[in-house]
Amino acid sequence: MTHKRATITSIAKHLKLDVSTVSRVLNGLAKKYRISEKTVELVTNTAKELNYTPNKIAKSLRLKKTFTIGLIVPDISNPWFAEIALRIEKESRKKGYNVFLCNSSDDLAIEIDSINLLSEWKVDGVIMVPIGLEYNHLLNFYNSKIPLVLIDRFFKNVEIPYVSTNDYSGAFDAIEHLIENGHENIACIQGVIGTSSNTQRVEGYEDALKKHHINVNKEYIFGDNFNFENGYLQTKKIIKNLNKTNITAIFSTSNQITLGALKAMKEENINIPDDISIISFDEHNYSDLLYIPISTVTHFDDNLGKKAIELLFNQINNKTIEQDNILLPTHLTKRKSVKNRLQEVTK
Amino acid sequence: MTHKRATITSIAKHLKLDVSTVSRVLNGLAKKYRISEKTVELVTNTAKELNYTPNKIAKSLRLKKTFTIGLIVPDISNPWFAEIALRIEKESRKKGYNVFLCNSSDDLAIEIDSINLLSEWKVDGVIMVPIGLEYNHLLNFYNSKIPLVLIDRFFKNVEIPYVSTNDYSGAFDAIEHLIENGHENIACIQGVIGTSSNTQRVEGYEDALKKHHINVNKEYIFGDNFNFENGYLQTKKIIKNLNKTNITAIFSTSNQITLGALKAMKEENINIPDDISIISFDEHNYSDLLYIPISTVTHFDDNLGKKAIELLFNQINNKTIEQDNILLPTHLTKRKSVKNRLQEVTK
DNA sequence: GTGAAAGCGCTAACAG
DNA sequence: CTGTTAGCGCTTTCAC
Repeated sequence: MTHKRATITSIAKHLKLDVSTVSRVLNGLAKKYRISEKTVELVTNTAKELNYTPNKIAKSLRLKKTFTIGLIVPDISNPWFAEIALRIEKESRKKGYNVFLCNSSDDLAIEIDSINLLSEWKVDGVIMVPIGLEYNHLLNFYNSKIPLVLIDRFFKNVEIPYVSTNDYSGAFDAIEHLIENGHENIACIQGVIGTSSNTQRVEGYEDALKKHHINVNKEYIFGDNFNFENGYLQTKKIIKNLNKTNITAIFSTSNQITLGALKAMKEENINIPDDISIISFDEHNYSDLLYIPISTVTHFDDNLGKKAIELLFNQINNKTIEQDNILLPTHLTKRKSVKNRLQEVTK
Repeated sequence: MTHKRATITSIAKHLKLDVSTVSRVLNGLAKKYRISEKTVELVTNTAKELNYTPNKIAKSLRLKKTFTIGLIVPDISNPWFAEIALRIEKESRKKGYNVFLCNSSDDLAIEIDSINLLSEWKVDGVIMVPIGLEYNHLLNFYNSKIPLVLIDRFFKNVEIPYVSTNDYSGAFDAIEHLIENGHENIACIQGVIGTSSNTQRVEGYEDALKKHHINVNKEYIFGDNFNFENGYLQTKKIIKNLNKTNITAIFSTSNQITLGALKAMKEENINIPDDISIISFDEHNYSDLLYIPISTVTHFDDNLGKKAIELLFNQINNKTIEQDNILLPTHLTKRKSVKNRLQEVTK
């Protein structure tokens, strides 16, 4: 076992050839430079023998191109983001790119840190789910001519391309569905305040109420996180004050919130949908298999990843960008977690 | 906006200083080299002004150390692997390392490709969930002195450090629990054949049966994948032949299989646990919230990630490795998906 | 057909 | 306290 790793230079020396020749052969440029069959064979063989591995670091430095992209997500363990990551990785690989993974943990400091890190690694582009509270660092980054695409969350009126879901209309439809079923006192358990997904969803919630001349009560908007914990805690709170508020339905802005809510309701013996109805953002393969099949706002994650990669590579390859902001549609999947209160009246 | 990105050299030229001085200041070595306050300030300020970003590519090349690690998983969208990825990323970040993410898609060719890629990127180490069918490429890699740790799946009698779950005893306990509740005709829906997790789980299943003098019927072992689809399809098959086989319980080797199985049973109006009991590997925050709360074999993913990082950095820093193979314990969480058939007899 | 040489941006040993 | 210099491994222009 040779201890020093083989390089283009060591191969060249070994064969008493020049590095450039070896480089050419190993890069498949033998034809172009009309390098003799013999040399080609010699080089390829010794490369194999010496277990030669090209050094991408050196190559990147020389070419000023790394063939890597950065991916920043708030929480890779969230299935929704993991799904996005999967698409990004697969598509990147197809194009010969590798991906740096960063987890911002919904922490702005870490997000900023990650952006800097990726700058330092000279990635050819970045796809990210921003935390969404602050965008100056992102704008700086984008303005320094590094291709950037936001995914899932974005900033209104800020010149950074994004691909996201039409959270607003998804929420709007969900609330309208609730209203059509006779609900008026509708709670909303929201996610991280200030993120576009949350803002859009809450706006959709409010506007649907307004459209139907239902008073928007700010005290019906609960919580501040997309996670399980928040869903659990806020639902407990809702249940506690049920006789004061007369809430009959919950609009949950995320799948994890919904799971937390289900846990709370189970513990408190609240019957869904008879006592409280619930409708949730995010569809999963178990949405149908929970103790009460959940009506959901479905959005399409596979397209998100693909579109994002498309936008990014358009930038990387300087193609003309026709539309650099994409909002994918949502779809309402009705199941059994919403009670029709109008029928009751008829009874 | 300066178009050329600032480098250490451009700053040096700009200030009529030497690159080494600038380098020292920017690396916080000013004290050590007793560089004058004035120069330090000058350098830091212009660096900020010119929006200087250190070039990690160049640094890596020079240092022959990249401060990156590679992570290879079969499917990042699988919550179990995503959780691992989360831990790895967080721990790496703490230590100042970045992570390259590769998704092998349970495809050996891609796994080999990924390993090569990571070699070319000169990562300082690799943590991976191997597909598990083939290990020669991994052994080669490990023998070329690049730190490597396997996680979740491993190879018996192969000299590569790993940290995994005690799949065998987890499965054994689950089956014994079934037997103690009067089940004898127990189906097993297995995952990817040949992977250590699958082999261990199936062995645990078989050995528990043997211990209780129950005949191991190979026809009771179904399927070949850890995913939802497989769970669904195999369960359909099981249901179809129920009157021939008299199967009363299913041992599911993964969470996704279980979800698929639940869907199939729901469609076929099979009552759990009265018609069929089920016990499943993998605990999730919704295990309790499914239409029937599922008894599970719980394992502890947070420790997995941490331990793996620990083993890896021991290698990277050449520390003595006390024990380079770790098998974490499992725990049986009993819920309502297993029927006690013995009580029935007493009735 | 092959080689020589410059240089990507950075660090560190050596020199003063 | 600061500068000089070599070199990490690679590509590519120019030369013959």
